[in-house]
Amino acid sequence: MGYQVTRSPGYKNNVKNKLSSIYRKLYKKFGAQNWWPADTSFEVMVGAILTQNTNWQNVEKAITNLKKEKLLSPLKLNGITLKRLAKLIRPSGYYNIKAARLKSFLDFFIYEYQADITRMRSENTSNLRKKLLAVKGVGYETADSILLYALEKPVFVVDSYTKRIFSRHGFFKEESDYNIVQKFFMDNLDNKVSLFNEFHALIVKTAKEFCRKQKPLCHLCPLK
DNA sequence: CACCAGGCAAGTA
DNA sequence: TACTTGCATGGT
Repeated sequence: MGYQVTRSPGYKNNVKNKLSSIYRKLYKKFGAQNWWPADTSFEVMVGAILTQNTNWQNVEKAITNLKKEKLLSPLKLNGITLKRLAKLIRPSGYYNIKAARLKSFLDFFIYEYQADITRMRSENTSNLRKKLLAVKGVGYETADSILLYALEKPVFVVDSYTKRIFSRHGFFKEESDYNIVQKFFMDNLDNKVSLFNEFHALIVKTAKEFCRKQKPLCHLCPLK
C-alpha cells in the first residue's frame, strides 16, 4: 500500500530535476559567486536598500563613503542628518529616497532589535518577513535579500531577472506575482541557505552575461 | 545620444 | 486589482 505514496508525481519530479540541472550547469559555468560581498551583516542590509534598481558598482561607492566616515554602524548612521546621509550615498542614485529608506530601516532595527543582529536572527522567519515588509522602503526583494544574505534564513530571492529568464524557459508567466514565483522555487528546491544564496547570485550573473532586456542573447543561454 | 542597473511607494481609475 | 509615474547616479 505504500509504494505510490513515497513517490512524488512525475511532472513535479521533472521540474525539480530541470531546476537542479540548470543550477548545476550555471555553477559549473560561472562558479561560486561569493555573495553577499560585505564585511558585516549590517553592511548587507544597508547594501540591500542601496542596490534597489541600481548597479552594484554604484552601491560600492556609496558604502565606501560611509566607511571612510566611519559611519557604517546602526547608531552612528542613525545619528547623522538625512541631508548628510543623502550626500554620502549619492553615487547609489535615488539618494534622497534611499536616505529616507535607510532611516526608516534603522529606526526599525534599533527599536525592534536594539540594533542587535543576533536578536533579529532569533525571530521566527515568517514574522520577521512581515515586519520587514512593513518598513517603508523595504519590498519583497529587499526583505528577502536581508533574510537570506544578512540573516542566513532559507528564503529564495526573486528579481526581475528570475522572472524574465525562467518565464522564457516556460516555468511560469513573466507577470506572475512575486510570492508565486518564490513558492515555485522553494517548492522545487532543497531548503538550503547555501543553495538559495548561490542560485540567486548565479541568476543575476547569467542575466548580466546573456539575457539583457534589449539584446537577449538566448542562443547563447547557458541554461539549455 | 539612448539605455540600463541586484525596486519601491504613491497616485489614479 | 492593474496601470503609471517619480526617484537619479554612473557605466556602456
